Amino acid sequence: MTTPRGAGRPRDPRIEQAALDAARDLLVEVGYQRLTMAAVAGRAGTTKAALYRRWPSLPHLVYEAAFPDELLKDWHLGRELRADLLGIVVGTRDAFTSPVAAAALPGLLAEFSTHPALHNALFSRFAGVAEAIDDRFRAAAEAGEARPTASAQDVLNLMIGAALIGVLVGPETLDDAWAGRITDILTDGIRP
Amino acid sequence: MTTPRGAGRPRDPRIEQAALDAARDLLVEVGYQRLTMAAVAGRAGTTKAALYRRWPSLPHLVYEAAFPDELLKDWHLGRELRADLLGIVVGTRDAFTSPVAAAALPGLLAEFSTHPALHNALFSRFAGVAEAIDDRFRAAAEAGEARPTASAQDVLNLMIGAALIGVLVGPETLDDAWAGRITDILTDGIRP
DNA sequence: ACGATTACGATACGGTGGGGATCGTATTAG
DNA sequence: CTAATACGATCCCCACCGTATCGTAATCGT
Repeated sequence: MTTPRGAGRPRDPRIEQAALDAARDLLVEVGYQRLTMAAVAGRAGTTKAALYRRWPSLPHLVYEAAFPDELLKDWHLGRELRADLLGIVVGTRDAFTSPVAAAALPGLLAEFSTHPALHNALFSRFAGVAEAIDDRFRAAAEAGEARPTASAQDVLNLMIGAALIGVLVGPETLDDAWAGRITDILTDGIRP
Repeated sequence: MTTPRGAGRPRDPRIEQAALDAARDLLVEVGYQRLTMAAVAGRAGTTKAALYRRWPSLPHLVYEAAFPDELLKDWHLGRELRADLLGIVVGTRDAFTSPVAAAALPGLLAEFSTHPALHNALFSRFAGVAEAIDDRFRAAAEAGEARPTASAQDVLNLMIGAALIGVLVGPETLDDAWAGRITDILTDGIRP
């Protein structure tokens, strides 16, 4: 899928990187709405044809530019429930409030309706997270820190949703105090 | 603003209604992305010019079609905190999961970046709601049912965000059990 | 060394849609 | 009767997407 095959001229790897960089720059400069394939190609020093050879459409390119694989990096679950939740809240906030992600998110969400593949790509990342949190909740339930019915999916949706609304309303509201308040509500909200 | 003035041929009021109805129909049938001004005009039995006379752009028309003023209708705050929160959760869910709203929401959110007026229009509706809930929280705090720092804005953002994510992931997950679980978390989350 | 295959830049094209303009006609206030 | 505005119909301009073409360049298998 990533490597085409053995014959023919190989793709110039610098083009892929230049295109992603150009997309990130333009996202911040002009926003998602005014982002065009030709503009990305122009800034990347190549042409549309080379981009369509790599991504099926502009939203796919933007998705890869705004949400690279390393974004949801390793975070560690520990022994204190509130600290674990705070870490996830802060991580989600940081991922959503980066200039590139904040510029790309609303537009990408709109494309999800017509590009199910993108939809799945973004949400499947949180699937593993949900599983880990579910395990953590089970442990917390045994320790008497959480009710047994606590659902990682519900908590995740609340958390991601609040961060998303925050980005739409104004990213400046998503400071550390915000993360603390949200974490407080969620932590107490799943107590037995 | 709504009434033009005294001179000249008055606008045909049936056109405004027909356009909103046509936009609602087309939103459900083809989705936001494939919705065009010409298609709305065609189905409404008029032309683009008549529509641009009434709305400055397609997103404005869609916004008015998907979120009419009566949508956030009167709900009543009572004496039981959880019941009040459940009412707001259910009301928000119902507003977001209507076929028209679910089809329009993602696209509209994307336009908010470029149309601040739309942005303010939607969120200003919740401003009054936030105020009412803040009063309710203060009363709950005095009754010992809520911590004094409970913020209506935080709770609203969590709630709206969760409903929004639900619409994006799959509206079928937003059943009454979902509303109950979310309400449980929020209710316990603001307890003293 | 050589043909097959694929990528490259440059350029062009068809199709679609937004937003506005024009024109002749219709409807209202004063 | 006149000024002002709305109407349907039509036309244009412009931007963009997605694809195609063409000559050239790079890399494979043999």
